[in-house]
Amino acid sequence: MHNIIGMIGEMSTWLPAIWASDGRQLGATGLTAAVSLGYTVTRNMLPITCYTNIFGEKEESVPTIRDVAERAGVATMTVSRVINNSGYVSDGTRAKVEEAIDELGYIPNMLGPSLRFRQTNTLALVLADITNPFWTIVARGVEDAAQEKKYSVILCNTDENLKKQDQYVTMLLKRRIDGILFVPADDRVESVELIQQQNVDVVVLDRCIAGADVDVVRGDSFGSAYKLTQHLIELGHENIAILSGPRNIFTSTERVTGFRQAVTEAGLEHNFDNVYWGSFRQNPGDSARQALQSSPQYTAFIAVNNFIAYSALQVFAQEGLQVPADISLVTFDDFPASINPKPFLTEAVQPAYEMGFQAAQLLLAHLQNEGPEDRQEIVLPTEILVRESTAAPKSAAIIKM
Amino acid sequence: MHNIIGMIGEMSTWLPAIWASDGRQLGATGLTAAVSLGYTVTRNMLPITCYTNIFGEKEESVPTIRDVAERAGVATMTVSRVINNSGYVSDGTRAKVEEAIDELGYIPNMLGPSLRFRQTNTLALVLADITNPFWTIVARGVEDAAQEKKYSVILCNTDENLKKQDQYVTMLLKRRIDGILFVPADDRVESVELIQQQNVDVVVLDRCIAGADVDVVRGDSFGSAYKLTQHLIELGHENIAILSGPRNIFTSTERVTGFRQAVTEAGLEHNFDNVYWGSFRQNPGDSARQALQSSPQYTAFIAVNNFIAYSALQVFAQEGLQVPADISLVTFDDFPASINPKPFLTEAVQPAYEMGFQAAQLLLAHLQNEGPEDRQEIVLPTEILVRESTAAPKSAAIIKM
DNA sequence: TTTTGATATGTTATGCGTAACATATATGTA
DNA sequence: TACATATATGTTACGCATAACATATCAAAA
Repeated sequence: MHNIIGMIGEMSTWLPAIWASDGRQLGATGLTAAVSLGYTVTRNMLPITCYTNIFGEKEESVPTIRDVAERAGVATMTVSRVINNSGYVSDGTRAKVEEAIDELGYIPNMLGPSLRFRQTNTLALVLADITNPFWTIVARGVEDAAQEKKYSVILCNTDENLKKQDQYVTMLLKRRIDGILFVPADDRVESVELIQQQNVDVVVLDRCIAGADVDVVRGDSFGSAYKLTQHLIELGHENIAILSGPRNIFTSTERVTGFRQAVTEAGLEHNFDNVYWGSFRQNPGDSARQALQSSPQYTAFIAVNNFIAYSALQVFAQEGLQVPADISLVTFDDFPASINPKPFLTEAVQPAYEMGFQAAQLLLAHLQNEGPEDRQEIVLPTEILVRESTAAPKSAAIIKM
Repeated sequence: MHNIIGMIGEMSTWLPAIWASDGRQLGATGLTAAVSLGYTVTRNMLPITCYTNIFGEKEESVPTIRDVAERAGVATMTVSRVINNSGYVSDGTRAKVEEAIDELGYIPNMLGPSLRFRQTNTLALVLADITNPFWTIVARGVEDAAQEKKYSVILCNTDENLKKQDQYVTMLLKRRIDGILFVPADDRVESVELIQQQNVDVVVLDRCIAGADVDVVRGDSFGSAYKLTQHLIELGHENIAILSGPRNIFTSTERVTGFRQAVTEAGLEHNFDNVYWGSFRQNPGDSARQALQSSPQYTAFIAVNNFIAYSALQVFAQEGLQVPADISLVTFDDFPASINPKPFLTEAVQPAYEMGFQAAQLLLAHLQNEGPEDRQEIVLPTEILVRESTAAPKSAAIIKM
């Protein structure tokens, strides 16, 4: 007995509304966000089928340890012993209890002990942009480390938005999660301190917060920017610009510092202020377009993250500029091979998986009072991969002032 | 007072171990996973700095509603009323309570009510591969819908691994999450039934499970495969193969069915069994390589997901085959513009964000007893985007048998 | 003046699993 | 035989916020 569910909507709207046969609308939302993600979707040309069945009735409640105990004819404590393999239980009793558990399909409720013993076995990973594969890989590292210790991970995506970040942190504290892996959306100490005030352990990932007394696991941003710049200088570039991210995010500023150090040491101080601040995600191509108008023209660019690099590539293509023939481009954390089978950009690679894994391990060590007593700032090594996006400048002599 | 922390390890190992000054090792794991993600990382050439500070002492416990009540000189119930804006509270009392809350930095503990009222305000999204941007976008849709209703989302990544999936589901049930958005790793009914037996609401995403009485939100896999095939046929292709995923995953089989329907309708039945089953993620290029050896040679391929398509591209490049000059290639759900600024592949786009958003909305509606009473199978429309990876076959007349 | 309803605050019981303690039997040792 | 130890099971209290109920005051209506 299938009721057909139809579809409405015009080609110009993002997604047609879907409504059930009783006329109730099931929703047609998420428009703006979806469009901003680059999708344009129109009506399907084939008939869309949506059918419905009747719900099965159900009002049974979930069995508790008391139900199991009653059925097995023992005390709840005995059931608890069977479940946790703790204390003494005779074989006969164990069998009875296990049978009762199977029959009832009993699954213990963690909330009881969580409330009682103030431990939820839950971590949170608060990060800025799950859309970026770099963070996805970090998340995988966190997840794996957590699972080893039977912790689970709540993932929170702040969109580099402070308000969203604070909302999430508060939510997490209300849930009494045991620890937070935190990629702060800016360099304020307040957010970290809020967490610490609630006696919740934090490890900051990828970024530093000046003045915060907190563990940090991050990549060597300074060093990798320094080395990337050095690579460009060695190729003969003398007019280099760095397309950076926000001014208040550590990785942005640290990479700028590495760039400046390298140009200064090489006697190319006139590059010191060739810094274009921008966003990691919103219209990251804007600064590339702006930088192209500078005179004398830059022959090489350092893009401070992958999104900025890809936007810059797009801008260069629009302007008819070839990479690396006309312009060299380097970046940080290019997309992984599964997404990007022909790696082209010369890049600095941070150990993303390891960053997540180590940070989670450090956090878990604290939670189990096993970790180092001292505050840690673990700076993970990076590697420079030279690929096809860098070459000697076309006509160094002419462009040089 | 900084203790230097050193690094060990060889160039060939993935990441050097990191150890603290007391000799304890902080971990050097995650090797295999990281390498499989395409990273190769060596030791940094610059000195790595790891420094440590002394922990601040802290053993204060987190304040409870009782502490607030005591400090404000009222009953806990009054504090509760202030927090939840429920019932009557005089302005003076409210001020006193708010002051106490601020002074203590009180954040309510959700675990109490969660236990008492059997509601955690938490959803779980169990999915197969967070590394794939398609799922990342689905997750964003889920997250946004959940946040609107003040639910949070636990993200679980099964790696298309049944054991991991079952572990996660059990963990979630122990936590008494309110509902699960479920991307099953195969087509068994058992996993879904386990959840339903525990009185937890489920919505299955992207895939169908035959025989399961459950809500489903998915894309129109049949239709999009049908249309992609039709597109290739219209271009003149007569030898087409489909590079599919696992045999026991709905999207794989459904897309094969769409392909078969289209070739049959066009009188090209000899293509009916040009189906190469494989994996969505592990060595997805293998079936492309195998398919290339077939005679007569295929002039067009349908890759059933994005990873398979990109691996196929790699194989074609290795074999010196040009796309679309020598071979046409189409896929499903190419990577979004932020990752892939020059979209090249002709593809069927599923509304990923909307899929997540709608599924979460449906689940939340159930949880609030607002949704449709009937079981829903919502099939979202897809769109075909014709781009540069498809063209007429080079020499149809010669290749044709 | 009495009654009614609105306002304001407090008390009690509840959810679930387990640590801590208590009890009881069986087994082993002095 | 007396006492110590191992084994086996049970009882109680606890954590936290809040629904449900109880109580108390005050203003307005009858």
